[in-house]
Amino acid sequence: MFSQTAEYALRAAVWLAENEGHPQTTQSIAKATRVPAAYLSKLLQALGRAGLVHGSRGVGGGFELKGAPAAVSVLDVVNAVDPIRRIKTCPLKLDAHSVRLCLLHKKLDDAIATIETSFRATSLADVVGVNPRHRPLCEFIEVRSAHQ
Amino acid sequence: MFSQTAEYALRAAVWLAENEGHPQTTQSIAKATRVPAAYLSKLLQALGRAGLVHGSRGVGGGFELKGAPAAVSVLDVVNAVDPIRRIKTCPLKLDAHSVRLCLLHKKLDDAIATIETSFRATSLADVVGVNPRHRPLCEFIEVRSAHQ
DNA sequence: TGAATTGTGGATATATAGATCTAGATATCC
DNA sequence: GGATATCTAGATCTATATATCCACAATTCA
Repeated sequence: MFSQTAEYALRAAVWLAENEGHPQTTQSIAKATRVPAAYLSKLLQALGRAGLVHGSRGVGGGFELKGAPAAVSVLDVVNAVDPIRRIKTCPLKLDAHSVRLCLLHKKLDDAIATIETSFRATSLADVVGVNPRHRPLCEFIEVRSAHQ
Repeated sequence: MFSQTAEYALRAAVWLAENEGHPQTTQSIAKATRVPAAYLSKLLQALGRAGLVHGSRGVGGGFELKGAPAAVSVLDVVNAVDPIRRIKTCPLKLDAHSVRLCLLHKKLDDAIATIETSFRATSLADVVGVNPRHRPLCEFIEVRSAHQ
């Protein structure tokens, strides 16, 4: 349903939201989110080009969210790496459906629109949540806490 | 969002619904739905294994819907060729989330569930519709009518 | 029975998504 | 300035989705 790429990008974005104010290296994000590091690197670059994160080099560097977790939506993240495409024109290129989609593609597009709306309304702050038990990637948060 | 495969299978299923009672050959379906014939053949086989259509050989043969268009759902068709997979367990295999998904994956699964519900509630009869202008694949229907 | 039609199933080819590797640029620290 | 850390960008590899091809089985019709 959703691509592996979108899933990876969301995990990374959520991790950055959970660690707001502390730059996270590609390696550390990869470890925490269990995303292949080399691939994650590409995804972070894409998030950077989309203006969602900022990467800084050198010791102490890493990636940070550019905006507050509440200001970054799930849709922003997904669209940065694997855009949700609405059905705007007839996939069969039928002239008769050039103005208005047929019922089939209307239904399909409605479904996509629902997802789009839901993702637009959900921010990273929403999914980070308050209860540690239901926090994304929480196993790692607990491990990290134990070391502090 | 939805795979090319699912789109193709839906077009074929809708075409069969529109031509209920008259077996359609792979070639004719391919032409009407603009799906590559050889690939369509595989999809029709998959629909057959799922019990949605039945193929008969020889002159006058072809594929027919097994049930009434109102009895076949969009979900049936999609699941036959490219199943919608709900998120049931933590994609990161975190023990902490083995019982209950984190908020991120809960949100994603909710979105998938919405699609699943919508597709389950929509039958082929629903998308075939009554107004020829919004009928799927209608260009071909009109051409065919013109020849009759 | 033989020729034509049509689906079936397996092997194979191509395109795209997913993943890796390497050289280089920029930053920090000493 | 040198050593180390980190991101950047392009090339390349691999896995999966999409698409094709072919031999054969089943059916119809003459």
